[in-house]
Amino acid sequence: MGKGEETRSMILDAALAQASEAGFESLTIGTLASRTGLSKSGLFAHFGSREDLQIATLDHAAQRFIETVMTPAMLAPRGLPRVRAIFERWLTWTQCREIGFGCPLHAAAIEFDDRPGKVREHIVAHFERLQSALERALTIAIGAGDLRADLDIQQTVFEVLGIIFAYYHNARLLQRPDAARRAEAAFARLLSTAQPAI
Amino acid sequence: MGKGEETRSMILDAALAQASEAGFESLTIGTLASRTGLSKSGLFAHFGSREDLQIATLDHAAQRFIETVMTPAMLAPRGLPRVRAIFERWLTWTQCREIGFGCPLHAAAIEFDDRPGKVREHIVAHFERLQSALERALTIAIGAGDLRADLDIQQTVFEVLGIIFAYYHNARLLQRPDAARRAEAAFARLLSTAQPAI
DNA sequence: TGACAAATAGAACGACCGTTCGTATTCTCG
DNA sequence: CGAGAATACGAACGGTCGTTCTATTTGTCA
Repeated sequence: MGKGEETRSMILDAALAQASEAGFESLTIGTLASRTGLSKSGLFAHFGSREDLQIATLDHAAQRFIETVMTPAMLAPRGLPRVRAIFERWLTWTQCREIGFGCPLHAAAIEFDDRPGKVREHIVAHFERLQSALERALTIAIGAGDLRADLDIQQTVFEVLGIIFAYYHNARLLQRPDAARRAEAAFARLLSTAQPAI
Repeated sequence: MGKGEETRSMILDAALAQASEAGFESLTIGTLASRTGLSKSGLFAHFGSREDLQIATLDHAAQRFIETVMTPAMLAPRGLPRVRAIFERWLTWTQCREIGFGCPLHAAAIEFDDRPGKVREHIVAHFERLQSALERALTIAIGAGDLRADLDIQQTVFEVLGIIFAYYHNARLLQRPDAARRAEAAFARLLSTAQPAI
């Protein structure tokens, strides 16, 4: 890896931390330059524009998500265990970095949900990829007989997302210590109506 | 109502529209001045600072929410109908303004969830007020025999919030036309496990 | 090692930011 | 109507924004 790529990677780590702390809107050239110790123009040269920096940071976050959540979850046995693994890791993946950070992808989704452009497209692509990965895991679980054959997969994905978002809301904004327990209970209830009748 | 209050109210309407469109971070003195046709300094005089403007806009949104969602829902009969009314109105309350606007309170919650300050405190206060109103409606529904006596009220509120957030995500970011139907189905499933055994 | 490319720094730009101040206009009410 | 207060304007402030140049340093490789 040449010097350039190394620096770029270091910048993206700092950018991801910044975006996780205070949102993508706070990701300015100036603050990121002082955070990395580079000059504004030196940093700028690695990206053609602020928008490209935002996109690169977004993709960096998405890749980090895949590494932290999806790839390890795929090591869990096929079927329900894998679905559970995705949920568990998804809930707590932000804690793999410093404490108190939020999910940068969730923050970006709301910041850009009505601002058309390349950034928005990358966010949409990430969530569609993510949701279809969860759909596949659910399909496998149905095939394995762990879940009801007539389960509405997309509906289940919708509800899992809701549990995750409610968890972020209660844990970060409202600082409720029982947020994780509530999320687990909601997920358990979701599975209880998704499992085959005995 | 004096001239001052009238102008201030007009400014807050425009500010709420702006915040709903592009987030509270986009709520700058300059853009709001040109949006209202006032001069920057003329607008600024109505609020002591940008932070006070943000807080006033936030409170304006919260009051609008109460008028649009909670107050009409209280006209529904006590018990399950009232709970349903809150949910239905909450889902679609943003459509009372121009099409495509998001929930400004949800956007604010994520923008400020890790930025301590007065703005954050106002957001927290709104959601706690809101969630406890939903808790009261659920308690009444239990008392009326519409819901199970041993229902975990706070858990139910947690899950309702999740459905709302998932709806916003699917409707606004992913532009899925079935978002409302998914939300209805999730709510129906929630109620089905909350109703008393026959 | 020396030449050439890659990477970084520094200064400057026009634009916009929140904010202040002095002045002019407009409303309110005796 | 006319005095005084309330309201709005215009210009300017220091600061930061993204971006563009030109140097200068640094790394790479024949």
